[in-house]
Amino acid sequence: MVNIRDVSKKAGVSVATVSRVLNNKDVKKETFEHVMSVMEEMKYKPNSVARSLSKKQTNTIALIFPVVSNPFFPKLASSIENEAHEKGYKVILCNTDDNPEKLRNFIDSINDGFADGVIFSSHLLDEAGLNTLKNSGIPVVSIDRNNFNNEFSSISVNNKMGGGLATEHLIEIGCKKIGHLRGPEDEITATNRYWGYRSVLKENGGMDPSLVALGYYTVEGGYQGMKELFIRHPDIDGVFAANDLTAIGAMKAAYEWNRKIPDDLSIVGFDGIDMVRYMIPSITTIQQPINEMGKLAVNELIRKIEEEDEEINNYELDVRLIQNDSTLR
Amino acid sequence: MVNIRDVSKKAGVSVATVSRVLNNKDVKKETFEHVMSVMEEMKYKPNSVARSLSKKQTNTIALIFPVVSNPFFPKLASSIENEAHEKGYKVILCNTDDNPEKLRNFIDSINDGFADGVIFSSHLLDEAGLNTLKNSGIPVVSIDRNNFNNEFSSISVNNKMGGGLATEHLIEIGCKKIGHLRGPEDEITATNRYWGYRSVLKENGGMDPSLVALGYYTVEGGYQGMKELFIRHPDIDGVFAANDLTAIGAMKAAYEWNRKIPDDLSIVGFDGIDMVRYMIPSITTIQQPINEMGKLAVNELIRKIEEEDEEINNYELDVRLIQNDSTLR
DNA sequence: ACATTATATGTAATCGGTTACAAGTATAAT
DNA sequence: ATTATACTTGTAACCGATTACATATAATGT
Repeated sequence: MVNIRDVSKKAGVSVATVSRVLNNKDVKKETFEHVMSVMEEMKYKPNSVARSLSKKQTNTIALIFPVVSNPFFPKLASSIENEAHEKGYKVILCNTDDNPEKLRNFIDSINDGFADGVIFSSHLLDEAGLNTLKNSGIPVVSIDRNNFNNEFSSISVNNKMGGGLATEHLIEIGCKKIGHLRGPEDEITATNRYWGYRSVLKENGGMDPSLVALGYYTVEGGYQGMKELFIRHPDIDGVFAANDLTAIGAMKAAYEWNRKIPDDLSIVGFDGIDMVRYMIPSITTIQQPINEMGKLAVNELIRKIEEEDEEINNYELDVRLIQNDSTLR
Repeated sequence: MVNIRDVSKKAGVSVATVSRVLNNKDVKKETFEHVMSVMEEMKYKPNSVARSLSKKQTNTIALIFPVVSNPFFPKLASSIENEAHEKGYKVILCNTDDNPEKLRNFIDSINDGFADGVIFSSHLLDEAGLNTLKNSGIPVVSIDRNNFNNEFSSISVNNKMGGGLATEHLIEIGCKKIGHLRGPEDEITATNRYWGYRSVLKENGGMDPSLVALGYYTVEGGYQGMKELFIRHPDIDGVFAANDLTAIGAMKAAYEWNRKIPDDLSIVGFDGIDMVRYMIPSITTIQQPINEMGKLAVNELIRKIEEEDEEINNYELDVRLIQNDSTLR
């Protein structure tokens, strides 16, 4: 592979000048063009590793994400990767599904200098992991997950509002007994969605803890949780599932129990993954602005990297209800 | 950040010795332990960029993938990332959905030295892109996509066999008129799946070109294609969809046309994405061994990188039929 | 014409590691 | 005791860029 010295020799200038051409610094126009043509001719590509070493910047973002279990995450990852590429950054992936040890490994190596910053979302990240990240000294943005101690910038959505929207919608279309399939108890997003549901039902005098079952943010969990709700409340006629996968599980349960959707049971999910449109009937959902979230995360991170800005910002984006057939009465 | 010289000073040895400790070369046991403890104490982490520069190895794989449109790809990406991590490699993502220019950009920068090898699957990669890859001189493995000229190692599945299995299954359960929703005409996987279908139907005397419609590997395509088939053949009672998304689209069409699945219309998909289990009824599919494919791709690539082995291997894995409710007669 | 300033380029140190080679020390062999 | 051999360690060049500083040249002012 041809390097900067080869170019400098052939062009009859110093390596510094070649470097200046590469970085658009002050060089005489003729020199610039001459060096450029030599680079062209020799098919020279500056080595990005060497560049990173001297600049102490890799233009790389590490993305710590649960990637497969829920299609929401690949979509978010994709929007992050797109925006990063747009801004000249590469993205290194660490998908953490169910593998805390792998995650620990990755986190431990994060301040090797290979990444300029981190975007993370894994709920697998425990206190120790968070501390390692914090102490690494590299900029971090958390996404889809609040951080109580305000240690990182964060991008999240108004989960409580979403839970409220979903529940209000179910009330509006005439549901009398509305259940909730909540996400994991240790996830703040799940808790907020639950609080949105809860506060709306309280206002309307219909809150009852037995109307809430765990759906664990999974299809299987939603299926099991919905069956529990059917047993506890045979007359349940609406359910707010904490995410779309859970809603799909609830649909499967409803089908087994011979409840017609939306007439016997209306369902609202959360996230806005493609799948909700493919189900029959299609599922009403609370849509998260995935693209905006990804862009915001990347730009906030890059701001921190390039401006060496320690300021912590917490963005909370709004969600909106997408009505589909599962609540069409 | 503490570097190797800081450690060498504090430990009272040369940087070479510290480096030897890092690389498990010959050092006296006591020295080894002493240096190790100093590194521990100073919380020293070797800088991976510097390391990459001198070793001329980044331990990084570039992954060129369509990542979001079809859940099959995130899953495959995930299995690749897992195996790579297992082997001490990082994965840089380039998702190409509908963005040929981005892809070109990425390809052009691939021999900057930031990646040791490439795994790619995008059908967006045109002749020019393939050439750039080929000329880059870095090891490449193609996945889920044959390469006629045998320029890269490849991992694929026996698509023709899959198409055959699907079609035979439909015949076995008693379908009399079996259609096919094929993938894009320029994709070799789609063509092979079609040939599997075609050869089985020919053997059974039931092949008729009008039984084939384009499904484009998408939900919408499957939906439109299925409607075409209903119009052309009102008595169609079985369909092999070239992938699971297409099968889902076909299901939606069947629902609109009031055909009961599986009794009026039996459906078989291809890929084995989670979604097929969530649909009601669940969809019979030809499952690809995603994990094996990912592992194989990574290991083949690493072999090429580390052994500087130019040998080209083409692996073709078997698929298997997973029977679900959409063909349960 | 000469001093001053701006512009363009080169020299060499640097980023943080690895490693070929040299040199020193300990152990075995004669 | 002396030489050969194995084992450890250090010195310094190197990977391929960037950049502070020095220097040379051109442009401007008086």
